[in-house]
Amino acid sequence: MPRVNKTRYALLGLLNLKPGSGYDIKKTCDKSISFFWSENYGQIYPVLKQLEEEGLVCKETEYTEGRPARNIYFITEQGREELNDWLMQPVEATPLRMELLLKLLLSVDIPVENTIEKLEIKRREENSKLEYLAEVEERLRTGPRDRKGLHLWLAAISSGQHLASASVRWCDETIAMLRQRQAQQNESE
Amino acid sequence: MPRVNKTRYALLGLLNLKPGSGYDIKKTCDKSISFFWSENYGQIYPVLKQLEEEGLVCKETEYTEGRPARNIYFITEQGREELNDWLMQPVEATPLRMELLLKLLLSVDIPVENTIEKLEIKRREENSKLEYLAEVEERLRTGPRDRKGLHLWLAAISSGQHLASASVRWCDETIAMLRQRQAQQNESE
DNA sequence: GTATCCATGTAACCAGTTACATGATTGC
DNA sequence: GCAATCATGTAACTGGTTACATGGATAC
Repeated sequence: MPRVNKTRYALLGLLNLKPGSGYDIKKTCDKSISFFWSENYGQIYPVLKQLEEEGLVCKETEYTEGRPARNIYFITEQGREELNDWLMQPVEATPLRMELLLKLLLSVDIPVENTIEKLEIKRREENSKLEYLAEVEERLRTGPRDRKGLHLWLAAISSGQHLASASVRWCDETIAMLRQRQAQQNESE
Repeated sequence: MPRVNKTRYALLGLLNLKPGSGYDIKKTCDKSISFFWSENYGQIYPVLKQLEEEGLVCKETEYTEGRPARNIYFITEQGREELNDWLMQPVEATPLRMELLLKLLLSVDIPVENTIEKLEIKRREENSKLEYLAEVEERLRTGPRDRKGLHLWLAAISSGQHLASASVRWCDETIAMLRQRQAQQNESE
């Protein structure tokens, strides 16, 4: 079975939550769901066009003076059907590729300091992610109370928090382990 | 900057740990590092060939009677240099795409049971991963004591364990949350 | 007999990334 | 003046996946 084009469904799904332009979608990806999903313009605009041709979304051009025209996309009934079909299907297994772990494992001949630095960078990144997640959570909790699907947003954020915290803990442990080995090696010299 | 071909370095790095055939590399990927890295034949054989042409690895064909011939690859000095250059470089940021979280977030019009089922599958998968990690760990700990880089293997495994445990905890919490909402909705009917 | 393991490869495809192009408006 | 934001797109590229092809050996 060929792999399905996830971008199609991501766009369809985001438009189902709220109509908007390609630019809006990109913003949502970057600002609210970047901790688990990303899209880029090179994919967004062509796919939007394709979805329109297939009748899964429709377009309305909005003109506001002193601004570039915006193409606002709305999901159609047909689009909603295809989206829900996909949503009901089991999650496809996707091959994992964690470059940090690969590098760590292969670093038998690399100075420990270099490896430790990578772990410290990772640690900082995951901490930034936690801050960012706290912001998104705050924005959601103080926003419109009755927002449909709020609990789903919070569940997704919680996943990010669990994973990022686990990463930070692992970084700490691993850095400590490497430093200890380093100290022991200096001793035995 | 164009993205670098990670497969090149993964193969180079695995051959640096131990010479072997394309088949061997695939086995190592599937049996020992599948929790954070994967490769497939469609990429392994062509890249191996390319690495050989570039002089980063060299080949020796092994004939054993009653068996297909094996092409054993060895990393060269030049290959080791290129590998270490890459290893010293910072980890490249790669865009995240977690289909489960995307589906979860977009499932505003999907029956809760369906979502819960996905979470239960995820939970089972992560538990299997934990079992698998325990096996790999056991295999390593009871293997040759002085194995170079053993601590790096254990660190990588530990990462997998931290992340998988965090996932399981999140699944439990999220399933509980969804069930509770379901109960409340039934009540108010 | 039949499934699994051993072993190597090629061809077709495409999803996703990067780089490029354009240009107005707003805030510092 | 300069950077950032708003806004839409195209072209080139390629890494990675899937499917296909082949065939002997071994274990049940």
